[in-house]
Order: sequence, then C-alpha cells, then structure tokens
Amino acid sequence: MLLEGTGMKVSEMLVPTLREIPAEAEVVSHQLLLKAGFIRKAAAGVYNLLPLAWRVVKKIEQIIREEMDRQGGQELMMPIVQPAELWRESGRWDVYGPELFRLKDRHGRDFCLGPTHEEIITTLVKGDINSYKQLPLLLYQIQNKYRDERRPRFGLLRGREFIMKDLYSFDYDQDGLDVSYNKMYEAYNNIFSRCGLDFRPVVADSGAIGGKDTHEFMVLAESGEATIVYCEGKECGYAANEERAEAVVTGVKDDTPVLELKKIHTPDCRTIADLASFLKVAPERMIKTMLYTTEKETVAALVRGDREINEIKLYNILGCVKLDMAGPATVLAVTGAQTGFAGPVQLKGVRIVADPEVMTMTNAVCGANEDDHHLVNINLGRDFEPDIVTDIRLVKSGEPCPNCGNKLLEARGIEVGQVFKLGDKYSKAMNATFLDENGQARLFIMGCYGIGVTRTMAAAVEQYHDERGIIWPAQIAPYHVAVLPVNHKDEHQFGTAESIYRQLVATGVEAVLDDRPERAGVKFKDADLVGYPLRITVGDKGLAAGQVELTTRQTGDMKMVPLDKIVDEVKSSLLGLGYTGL
RNA sequence: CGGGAUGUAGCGCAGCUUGGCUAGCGCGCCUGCCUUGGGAGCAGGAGGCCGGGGGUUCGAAUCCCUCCAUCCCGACCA
Repeated sequence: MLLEGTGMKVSEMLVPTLREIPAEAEVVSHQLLLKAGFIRKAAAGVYNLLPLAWRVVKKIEQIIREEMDRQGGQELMMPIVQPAELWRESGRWDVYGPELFRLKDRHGRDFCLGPTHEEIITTLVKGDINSYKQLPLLLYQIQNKYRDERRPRFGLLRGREFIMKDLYSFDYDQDGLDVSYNKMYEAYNNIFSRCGLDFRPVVADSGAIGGKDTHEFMVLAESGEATIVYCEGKECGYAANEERAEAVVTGVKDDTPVLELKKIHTPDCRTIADLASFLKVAPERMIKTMLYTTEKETVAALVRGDREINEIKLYNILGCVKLDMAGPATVLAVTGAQTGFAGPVQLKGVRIVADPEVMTMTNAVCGANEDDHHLVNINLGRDFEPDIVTDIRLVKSGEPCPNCGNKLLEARGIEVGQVFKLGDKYSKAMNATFLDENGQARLFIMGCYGIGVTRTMAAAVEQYHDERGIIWPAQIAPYHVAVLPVNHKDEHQFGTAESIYRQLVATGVEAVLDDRPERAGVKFKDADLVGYPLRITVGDKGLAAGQVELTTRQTGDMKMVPLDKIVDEVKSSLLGLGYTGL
C-alpha cells in the first residue's frame, strides 16, 4: 500500500484549521474542507490541495489504479496543453463553446487546456496502432483537466480545474466494446465500494458526447445536483437519472362517450392550478401545452396536466442543437394568445409532440389559443392530431418501475463517474483506423470512462460528516488514527503517547501525534474536524490503570484498552471500519 | 450569460444612511504569567493601499463614475 508506515507530528504538519467557516462556502463539503485545513482557494473554482487533501486524493487514485490495472488498463500521461488542430479535426473546436479554455502561444497559434482527452488519445493510437492484433487496448490517465465553467461553485464539486481519471478503450468492433464497457462498469463498482461510498450506477442520458449506452455513478447525498429514481424492489435494480427515466403509461383509453366541444370563458386562468380551481376539474383531465423553440422551428409539447415535461427527452426527440421555452412574442405569434392559453386544437404551423398518456384522454380540457378561454371536451382525432407520440415527461417517485412495475423512489446524487460507449464518433472524425485480418481498414470502436477524483473526495465529505466535522471512510482517510496526549506537560502521558504513535507507524498504521502545546479541548475539536477514523486519548485516568482510550469517530464509541493491546486493537478496529490495507 | 448580493487585518463582522480626530470588535497570531479531559483566564503586542482606478470636496471606508474580484439563484457538465 502506497502510504503505509507513515506518520507525522501535528506540530510539524500544515493543517490550518479555522474556527469559523469562510463566508464564501455554501455546501458542507466546501465548508468542512476549508475549515479542516484541506483546501484553500487560488481563484474561483481553482484550489490548492493541502497535504491532507493530497493524501486523500492519492488514496483514491491508488484504488482507481489498482482497479484499472486489474482490468488490463495501462496508465499513461498526456499533455494538458493541446493544439487546436486536433480539436478542429474532431469538430469540437467550434462546438465546445466558451467552456474550453483557449490560449495562444507566442506565435499566435491556438491551443486549449484539455477538458477531456479524446482527440489527443485518438491521434496517438491512430499513429501507433495499425493491426487488429494489438486490440483491445485500454489506456488511462489521471491528471488535471480544465473546464471554464459558467459558474464554478460548491468548492471541489464543480471546479474549473479538477483531477480526473479517464480511460479510453479501443476495440475491434461493437462486441469488443461491450466487453470493455462491462469491464469498466465492474471496475467502477469496485472503486466506489472500496472508497467506502454509498453509491448507485444509473442509466443516464448521453448528452452532447453522443453514443448509446451510458451509466452514471452517483454518490447518494442530499446536496447532489442530480435527481435519480430507482426501483424499491431489490431484485429489480432499475435505477436511472431523472433525465432519462422511462415513464410508464398509466391511463387507458376507455369508452366514455365523446362529448361536444365547447369553448368557455376562463379569465386569468394561466396555470393548471388556476384552471383546476376555477373549473373544479382535476389536472389529470387537462392537457398541458408547452411551446418550445429550437434553432429551426417551434414545437408544441403535450403532457397530461399533472405531469411535467422532461426537456432532455424532448431535446433528444427533436434532434436539435438548442431548445428553449418559447417567449411571449413567439407564443402570441403561434397561438394568437398570451402565454397560458395554448392548446393543440387548430394550432397551425408547428409540429405537435404528445406524450403517450395524452392519447388515452377523453373529453379533456386545454387552452383555446385565445386570451382568457379554454376548450372542454377535446378529443384526439376529432379535434387534434399529434405529429409525434413519444415519452416526453418527467418521471416522479411513486410511479411504477418501467422494468418490474414496483414503486419508484427518488434520491439525490452527486455524479462521480460516467461510462460511455462512443462507437466510431472520434475515430471516424479523425480517420483513425487499423487493418483487420483481411487487410481492410476499420475504424476503432471506442469507449470513454471518467471519474472525477477531486469531486469524489468532496462527495465523500458530503456523505460522511456530522456537526463536528468530517468522518472519513477508513479506506481514503488521510491518516487512520490521531494519538492525543491530554496534557502535553505531563511527561508520562506524552511519552506514552509518543511510544504508541511509534509502534503504530512501525506496524503500518498511518498515525499522527498531536504534540502541540494546546489544551485538550483544542485537540479534540481538531481531531473531530479533520475526521481521523480513530482517536487514541492518553490521559491520567486511563494511565493510572495502564490503559488508554480508543474512540471511533463514526460512532463515537469509546473503549479502554490496555497499553500492550492498543496496537492490535487499532488494527482490528480499522478492519472493522472496512480498511483492508493491513 | 441573465437575475440578486458582497468586497474593511489570517477568519467572522461593525462603521457607510447623515463625509470630519489615530478605522473598530470577536476569534486567530506573537510575548509573559496562569491553566490543563471538549476551541480557558489575565496582561502586553504585531498586523489594514477600507478590492483597483478616476472624480466631487478643505476633507472620502462613507457620495458619484468605472473597472475588477467573489458568492448565491437559473440554463450546461466529471
């Protein structure tokens, strides 16, 4: 194990803990990492990782390396500064937008800081891999990446500079890619388990990177930016990003008699809620009509009144580059009415996309495309006809699982990793080929697999903390145990503490000795704040009986341990906390 | 990028409305005494281009203009 057998005296360590939380920090991981002396800001979204944080990062990296290597991955290093030509070749120089950090050298040539490394690795492999005999190839790197975020925030959770692991797979064909993908999927499960995190792989949207299959690995935490839904049934295992979760059509088309279409006056009823209370009609009986504009057209999207539109799904269906809700001017031009009175009946000049649930509705209510008026008893076929019928709504907790029908639950997650099947997107754009057994050129079939290393560290803090500070999982804790003499002037206490510290370090436990001339309370507070999994307290009471206290940070449990048993006791406690490095 | 806010000592803040002596408070830091099981006490001390620039004024932390930085809320992502 990389860091085995290390120890440090707290008086010699750079651990600048604070008594108060800097005002700029909002989320708990940011607050605690600052307060506990792990990080300091250099610029918005750019941080110094102080010694404790760097140790955590190295431990996470080490776990990643072991799991990547186990699957046949080979680590390499690639440049952070990359020439624009490569990005022009893949087409991303123009597509990537302002998030790409761009710079010029002294000759005026364009470069960028790598936000990801598909271009450069594809070029590398293109140059040096010529034969199918050299495949599959799994290459990875762990290094700084850059993204000029519109709004860096949440400390390490969304920085502009961050440490990331990316593995790129190169395969002969789709079947090979499936194998590589599965290897990485397994590796990721191992990695996040070994980091001691509570996480879940979820079906995800592939976004701008394209490609078909993709999973995100989510660390479950209240502060997570993503919403995931998952099946309550343990055997089923269905879990998806809310963006991607499939909706089950619950209604059925019944044989209720179709009534006569009527237009009614509905003054100031602009929302479903207004209308429901005005007409005394349930939202499930209404059709919500939302107008969206893309770079090429305006479309109307229909969902049941109690549902919400999933813009990601709509975006994917339309195959557009930009999707925005239509402004008041567009709404007026298309419907002839102000916002809030749109409906599919007699709606001209726009495509209508309807959620399947809408197709089951009879005698529904919708906007009349006229100020202060709605239509009642509108019916599919007679009154309107959608151009596209497909799932475009947001799935909520409580709905049936698309896989097994059990109930879906909701949770918040922090995305710490994602696995992608890229296919030939980059190899095609950059003409990266190899020769197959028939001497024919074939495109590499690629996959990419990322883990946000610094984000994973922050996610661990989000998941494991209390009001006193961080509670590191033993596997990624900067040190395992803090040895703490209560009274630094008491030579017996201090000598005993130092002796325990030396024994621990000698046996491979990572320990610190809090030798500072501080009062006990200060040391306790700092130890809790920094989050060492274990604490050994050497004080009068225990020593009189030849004992010291061993406290577990996570549970607060304390037990008295005889001096000659303390090293063994620490080891078995670490084992109990899931640490396997001893 | 749109909306909102904030920049005063290492951290947290007051002072600004209504311009006026040497710019304050708490914590931290340094020295000494004292204390020693959950961020002790007393005494002394160091530390400020009041975000930058420009203006108004006899006089600006305070009023005006401008730039910069930082944070929060929305749309994108590991």
